Amino acid sequence: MGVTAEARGEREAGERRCWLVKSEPTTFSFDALLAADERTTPWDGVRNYQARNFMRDEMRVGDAVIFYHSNATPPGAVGLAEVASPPRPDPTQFDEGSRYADPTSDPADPRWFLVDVRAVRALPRMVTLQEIKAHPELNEMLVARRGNRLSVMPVACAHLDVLVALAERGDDGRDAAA
DNA sequence: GCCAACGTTGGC
DNA sequence: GCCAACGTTGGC
Repeated sequence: MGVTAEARGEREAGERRCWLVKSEPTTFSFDALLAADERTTPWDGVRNYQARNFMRDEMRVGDAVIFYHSNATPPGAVGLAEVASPPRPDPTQFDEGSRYADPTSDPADPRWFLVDVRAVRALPRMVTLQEIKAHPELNEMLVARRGNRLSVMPVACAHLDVLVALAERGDDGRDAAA
């Protein structure tokens, strides 16, 4: 027996993992994802090693994703999505015309990776950053931490669940479905 | 528009 | 390996 999968940093079979991705709505909104072909888009252009590592090494097809609008008024979580593909090299790194081109990346050993992200459903209402910060549980979320600039980050699935439940209540605390 | 926080780059 | 300079992110 010996070392567990967890101790090796691997995932138990069936283990649920959750994530948060950020996008500026003026660049690519959740509505744009809902309108996209197959409600899916390659999450390209990520040029941060930590965020890349999450996509390349840890995300799995079917993982739940919170879609967050950054640089918005107000910023906040607006939708649910899922990881829709295994990781693959981000083609924009080799596209000279792309703002994401990276001439130092070797096609035989690509530096940047992406996964496809598919929209699942919009939240019944936005859960704002302000609300996340004010919530006794959600304020532990990385996205609420000062100075955090990761565009792809892990989220405790318990936090995702709380956030969704919050969205399903009105911002007045009432059941939005009632 | 401002500015704090942070990652990257490059000189040494 | 250190660290100052610089560019970017993102809340406000």
